[in-house]
Amino acid sequence: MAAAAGSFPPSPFMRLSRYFLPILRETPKEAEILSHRLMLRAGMIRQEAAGIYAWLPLGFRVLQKVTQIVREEMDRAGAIELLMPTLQLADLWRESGRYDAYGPEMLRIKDRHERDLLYGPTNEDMITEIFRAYVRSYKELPKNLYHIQWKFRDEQRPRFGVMRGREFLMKDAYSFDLDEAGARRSYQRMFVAYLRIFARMGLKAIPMRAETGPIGGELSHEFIILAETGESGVYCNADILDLPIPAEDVDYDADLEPVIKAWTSLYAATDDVHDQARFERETAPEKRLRKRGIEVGQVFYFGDKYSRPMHAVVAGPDGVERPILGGSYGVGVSRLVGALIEAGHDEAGIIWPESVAPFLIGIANLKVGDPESDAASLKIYDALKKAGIDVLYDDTDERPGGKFARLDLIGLPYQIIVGPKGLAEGKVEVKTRASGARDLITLDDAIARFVA
RNA sequence: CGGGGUAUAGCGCAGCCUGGUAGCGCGGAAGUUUUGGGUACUUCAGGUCGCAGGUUCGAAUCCUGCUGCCCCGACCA
Repeated sequence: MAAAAGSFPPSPFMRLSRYFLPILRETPKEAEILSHRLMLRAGMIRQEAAGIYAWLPLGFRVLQKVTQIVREEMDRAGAIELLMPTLQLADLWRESGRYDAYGPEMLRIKDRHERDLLYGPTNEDMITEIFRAYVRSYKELPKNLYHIQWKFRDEQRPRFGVMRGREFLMKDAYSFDLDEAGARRSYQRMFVAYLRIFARMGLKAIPMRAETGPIGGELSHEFIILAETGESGVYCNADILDLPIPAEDVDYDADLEPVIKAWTSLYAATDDVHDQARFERETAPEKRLRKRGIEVGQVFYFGDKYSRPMHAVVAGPDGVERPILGGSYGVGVSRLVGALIEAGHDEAGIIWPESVAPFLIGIANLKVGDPESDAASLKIYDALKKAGIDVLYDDTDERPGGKFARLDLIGLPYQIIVGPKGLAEGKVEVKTRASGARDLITLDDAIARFVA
């Protein structure tokens, strides 16, 4: 083939004929919620047990893109990535007092030596253990350590596909500070990082006042995206949807208070903490939004809840040892994939934002085997690949209708449709999935549109 | 964990009431045809009917137990 002779032979696995994309034409009956149906139909996931999924290639690509955005923004905010194990020793949880407190949601396991283990539902205890082993002085603070790891919570009733699975991928970060002022700054850094994370995925995530637990205070927010199929009712001021997102070069060492203030002074709450009187007092009638939302992240300050029982202490400037003050910050990475679909779809299927799309562009060769169509498709494919763009080339010997339906279903942001009809005029069709707009343009223009 | 369903081919389903050689559509393979929004036709492959007992000459079908999965509720990222 012409392509194989070039300097940039197409990666064989990006050609649909050699890819693994098990599309379902009919909707599996077990799937109720839309994102779950679409993920199954688009061949993104396969259920292996209740609330446990295998991520098939297409789904895995999205999961990785989401993961990478989370990672980049965490790093930008000064957090440091590590990786803790999925299995934890029960003794660690006995030390923090959580082993008996956690209940049947925690999956408990015994190893061959009859030692009690558990599949971690979260990692506060372990990170505290790690931290206390090495850090003794206030000079090493503040620190923020995070990892992106699979968790397990043995939900009584898993549902909604990856939106509420038992096994799920989560980013959890943990901050360590000497005093409350520092802890607040750590909290604010994460708050800002979260604004950027969700915005980069094309989502409008609203930080909402959340239950703070036994510690109290105002340092707890859930980040909620609005979707008709959301699990909880939310109330907020419409203006919050138009607030500016901090830029990429935001200075995380500067005072972030003004940003936090802008985002938290407008009313926003989930129904479990909603105060109708206050809502009406603080929000003009035409600004009152009552919607449904999906929680995709939470930031939480918990003070010395773990450091005190686990003796995670550092010496301050005065030489006195004191428990560090901590916070934890979670993002439901696998859940986000479902949430993104809830927020972006139409009758034909998924509509991915460019930043997380499994491929940016799908090329549909409508007449595989026709020399002109093949050559034109490969020319575009090679040019885009060479520019570093993720492209899926549909080189299957299938009818055009099937190809269109499949590309619409899997939701790639752009489709380049190549066939004899257009090529007769030297043109191909570029379709934008979100708007449905189609432009008949020349090959070179099509390439130029994506290659800077 | 309470309540309700359901389990038959990869997916969606019929058959069960009234026991007697396991079917349909989609998908898959081969072919003819077709070719710009899921083309039509022909042929083929594919199931120890969730598992274990029981009743019966004979069980997908009737009975008992178990398990998986789904939905509603409570719970939750």
